[in-house]
Amino acid sequence: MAKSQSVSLSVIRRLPRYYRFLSDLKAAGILRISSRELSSRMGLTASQIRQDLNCFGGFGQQGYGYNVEQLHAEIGNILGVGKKHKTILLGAGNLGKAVAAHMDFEAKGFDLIGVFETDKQMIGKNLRGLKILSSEMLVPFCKEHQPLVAILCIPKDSARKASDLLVELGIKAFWNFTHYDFAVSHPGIVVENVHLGDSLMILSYRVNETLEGNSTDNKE
Amino acid sequence: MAKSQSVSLSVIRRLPRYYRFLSDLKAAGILRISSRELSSRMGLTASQIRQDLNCFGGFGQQGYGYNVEQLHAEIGNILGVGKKHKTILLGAGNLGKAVAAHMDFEAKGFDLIGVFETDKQMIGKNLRGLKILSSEMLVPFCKEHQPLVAILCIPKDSARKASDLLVELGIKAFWNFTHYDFAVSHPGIVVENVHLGDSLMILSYRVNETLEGNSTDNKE
DNA sequence: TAGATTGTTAATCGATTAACAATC
DNA sequence: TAGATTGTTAATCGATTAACAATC
Repeated sequence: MAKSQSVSLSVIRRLPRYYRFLSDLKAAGILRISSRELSSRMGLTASQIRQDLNCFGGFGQQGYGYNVEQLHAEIGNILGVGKKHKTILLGAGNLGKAVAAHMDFEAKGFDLIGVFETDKQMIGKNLRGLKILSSEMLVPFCKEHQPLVAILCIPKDSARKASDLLVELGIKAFWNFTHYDFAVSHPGIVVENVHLGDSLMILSYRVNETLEGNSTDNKE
Repeated sequence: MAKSQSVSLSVIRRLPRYYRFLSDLKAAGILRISSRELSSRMGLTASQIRQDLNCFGGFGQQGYGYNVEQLHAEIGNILGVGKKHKTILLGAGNLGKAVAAHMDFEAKGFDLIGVFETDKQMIGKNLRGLKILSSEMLVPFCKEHQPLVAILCIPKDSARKASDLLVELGIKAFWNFTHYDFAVSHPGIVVENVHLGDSLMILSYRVNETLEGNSTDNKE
């Protein structure tokens, strides 16, 4: 099971996009695809696609290309879409609510089992079939259910305080929507950041660059 | 005003994080900082910080370091936080509502002037001080107000259809929360993608990798 | 002035692209 | 078999790190 060598994050970050394109191809009834054809659809080089896939094994066949359904399944497997990691959400404000209601956790390897909020107004309300719990229930809940993943949709300072506690309680991974910066503080813990504000500022820079006319192309 | 040479996207993507750290330093009353000190706080190399900043000019002073307030202002300026680009939001579902309510557009160079939704239930309701408009109003609204940026929080197929129309109407940049893939289709248009689903799948991969024990460290 | 720290050039490292032999 | 397309090695390109002279 152990991969011979750790695959670079650059490659990993492209996998979900491959997975989406293959879903679409599958839905369109396309059975096979060459790296060349896929590359032109995705705006990548065929070389890169073959390099990326060969980090995980030879899924293609010379002279034929890749079987769409099989490759889709393989990448899903690599990404762990079949897992059911117990997950809790901290914060049922605008963002927390949207994430909980919007995201297909089951299709991505997660199982949302608890939502916690400090605002008394929200406690007891229903979110995605879960009763929102008081954050006072966090410790007993984690001791009982042993969640592995925590989604942070709380203010920065709360995140700072909560993170150490959560790690003590056995949380191994964070989906972090806050501005709290884990950076160096928790080795061995996985942190995937979603910094919406940063993303918007990057857009700002790029718009301005384009408007000023000294743009080259639109890269992404 | 024109930069001598286009700055790489890798550098641009780090700027908002510098900006946040400098905000914090400023708030903490710290007046000056060396690249070495900043690097240890941010988990980068001092070399990288100096390289990054020197893409835009020499903001530091030999023997002293960087003036926190000045550098903060410079980076804010580079990112265009003082701009007020007219922006519209398509989709006032869970995600659209959360983004509209949550994001500090004014602090990031944008001015949200219109929200559009197809669901009759939502039309007329208030969101961030704006009355939600029927998507039938999109064309006349754009003709009158000439927005520059569109935020897409609508289904994939709607995004595909809307994007061409929006470009025709003069939209030059998209903040894209959908799975619609602009990739090659609209040259000269800026697209900043926020793929929450992809981010969650990357977390999935990394959790599994860590749990299987063949992890190295937590990189990010 | 001496010490500190930048700005910048050179060296290294990693990621992407190109090329081609292997093979279906 | 001949044609197509992979898997994989080699070449290129870009980004990061190291080093150090310039200078406050």
